[in-house]
Amino acid sequence: MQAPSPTLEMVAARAGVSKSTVSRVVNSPDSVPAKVVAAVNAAIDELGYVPNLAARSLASHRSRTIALIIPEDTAAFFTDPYYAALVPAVAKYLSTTEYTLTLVIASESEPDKTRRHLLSGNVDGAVVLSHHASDLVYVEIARSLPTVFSGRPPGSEDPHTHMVDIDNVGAAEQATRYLLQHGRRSLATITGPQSMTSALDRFEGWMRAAFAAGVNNGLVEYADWSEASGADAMRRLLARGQPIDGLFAASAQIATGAMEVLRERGIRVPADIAITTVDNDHFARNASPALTTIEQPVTMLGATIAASLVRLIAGEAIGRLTLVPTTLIERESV
Amino acid sequence: MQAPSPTLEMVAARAGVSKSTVSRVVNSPDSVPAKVVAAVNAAIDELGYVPNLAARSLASHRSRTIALIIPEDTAAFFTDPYYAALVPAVAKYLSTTEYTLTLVIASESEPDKTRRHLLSGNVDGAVVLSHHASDLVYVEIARSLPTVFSGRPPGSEDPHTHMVDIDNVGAAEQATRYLLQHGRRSLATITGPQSMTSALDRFEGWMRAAFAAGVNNGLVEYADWSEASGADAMRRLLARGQPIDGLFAASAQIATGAMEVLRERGIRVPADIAITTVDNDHFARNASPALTTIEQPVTMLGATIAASLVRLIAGEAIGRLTLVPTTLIERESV
DNA sequence: TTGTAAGCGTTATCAG
DNA sequence: CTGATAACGCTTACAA
Repeated sequence: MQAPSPTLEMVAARAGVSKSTVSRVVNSPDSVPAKVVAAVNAAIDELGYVPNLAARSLASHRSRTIALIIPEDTAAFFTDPYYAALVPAVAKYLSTTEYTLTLVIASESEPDKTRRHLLSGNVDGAVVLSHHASDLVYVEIARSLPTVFSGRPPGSEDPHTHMVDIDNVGAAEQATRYLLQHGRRSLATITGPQSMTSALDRFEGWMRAAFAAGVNNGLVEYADWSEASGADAMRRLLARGQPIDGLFAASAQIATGAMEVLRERGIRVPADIAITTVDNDHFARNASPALTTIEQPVTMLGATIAASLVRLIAGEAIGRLTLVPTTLIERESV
Repeated sequence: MQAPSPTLEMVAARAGVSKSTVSRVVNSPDSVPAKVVAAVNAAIDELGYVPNLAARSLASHRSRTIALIIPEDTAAFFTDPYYAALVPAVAKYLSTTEYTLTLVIASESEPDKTRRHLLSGNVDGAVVLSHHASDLVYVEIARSLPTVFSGRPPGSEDPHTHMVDIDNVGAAEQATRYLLQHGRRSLATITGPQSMTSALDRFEGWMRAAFAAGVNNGLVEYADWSEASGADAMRRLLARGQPIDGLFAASAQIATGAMEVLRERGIRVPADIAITTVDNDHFARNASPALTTIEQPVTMLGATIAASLVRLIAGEAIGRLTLVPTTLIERESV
């Protein structure tokens, strides 16, 4: 069966050098004369040598492994197009590095298990993707383990907290201004849960734009990013009886839910209510009318997260907050 | 910062026993008297000892790591609700075991890199999730590494190929019979790519039911599982000019695409054409009318895949093909 | 039932 | 620039 993997020692023998030399050409070829490098590499190829990760980790105290921490409710997590795109983006970037990605499910029930696993040298770094109250655990972990958060977790003031995010305030402001520019004055917004910074920031962006235009009227409702919750929020908004001719929804899923309600009530989009939102995903594209939205460059976000973490592990100083640019995509909902 | 992780040796000292004994209580508590187990565990807790994975792997020749192999086109992969649900299901099951899950992207460009990584003792087993021609590599790898495939890869006759799947033929047959039972006689089908066994099987199920009822008329088109391709296939079907009053679409995404075309043409569902499909996902639920479909128990599939692999690694004999039951969900599309 | 001691395959230190 | 040699932290015969 399994051809017993050749060891570094066998390569050394074959190339007529010592183990140390082979190790050197594998890890820092520059510190060895080109001739030797060539000879050793030849031996490596001939034997099909692959370094044993466990031995490497044990001796070097580096696991070459990065943990991707995802919330316990995995199914819901992957169902969100944003994360469904972000995870592979991180994975893809890492596949070009020496790091391996492991999926670790943050167990709410026994958080200490996760904590220990992460802090015991089994991983070199971590990526934390979703942020709820419980994520305070991770900002604490981040003090001892190189960690990059996607978005700004609550408690992100800690100097060890490194984050990659979009400018949520600016994005929301831009989306809201777009509504204003198209003549809408009675603006409402449905944002995400108040426990999440991105939701708060998008709300703030909406407020800023509204204030600047002098049209803020307190039409705010909260949802949990989902379609269903977006629909509920829209109903509550409508129930207030105030006029609305423009809506900024904090996610395309929310917008989609809201549009269902509008359709039921015979309210036309964009004729009666114009809508802008965030996320250029399946929901934004397939809504009818298709949604004018702020696109988050998910692939770039993922790559940036991964790249930042790799640098952090390498000991480089990286900014605490890296912002990735967004772009407005104009479609038919305004 | 990082409190230096206590070692097995420190635990031994604290508990007043030898390293071997500690190792024994960690790995096979049954082989040690209860009193000793208790004492050692106390020491472990007090010290917050966590075994060093690398050392363990190196000494035991077991990595306690399972690779989840996903196709290179990661974005498309996670976008498919089926895989988006399957991955977390596998992860979740494994989180209850001693195994850790690593994501490995099958690089089409340098397949040997993946191959080597897998075959060099860095992982104890692999889960292969998608099957295209290139997956022949994996049925070969499966000969030396415990591997479980979701679905039946081409080349699955190899005795080392272990698979977990639903009964695609039976499911399609049932879905098609449902159409017949509701009085439809002019049946068409849109199935998946001919390179995938599941698509072939679903087509066969449709054929069997149609033949049994004496109504087969050759109305078959192929799609690639996506909405867009489903729409195209529907157009081709319609272009044939033959009457159609029932359609079995091999996936809810295909069905959704097909329905868009029907809507454009003013063909009513189910009045003019009744539709059944497979997958109880977002697409099936949110189509209007909602789709009557065969549900694949994705969570169970994932758990079964993971459980099978764990047993395979343990050296247990498991059936080459494990079938997981499906259920018909009746909604408004028939 | 328990302890001793020899590895596991690397990296890293330190001479040469 | 290269080669011994000692870790790295654990498992596992083998002895006691």
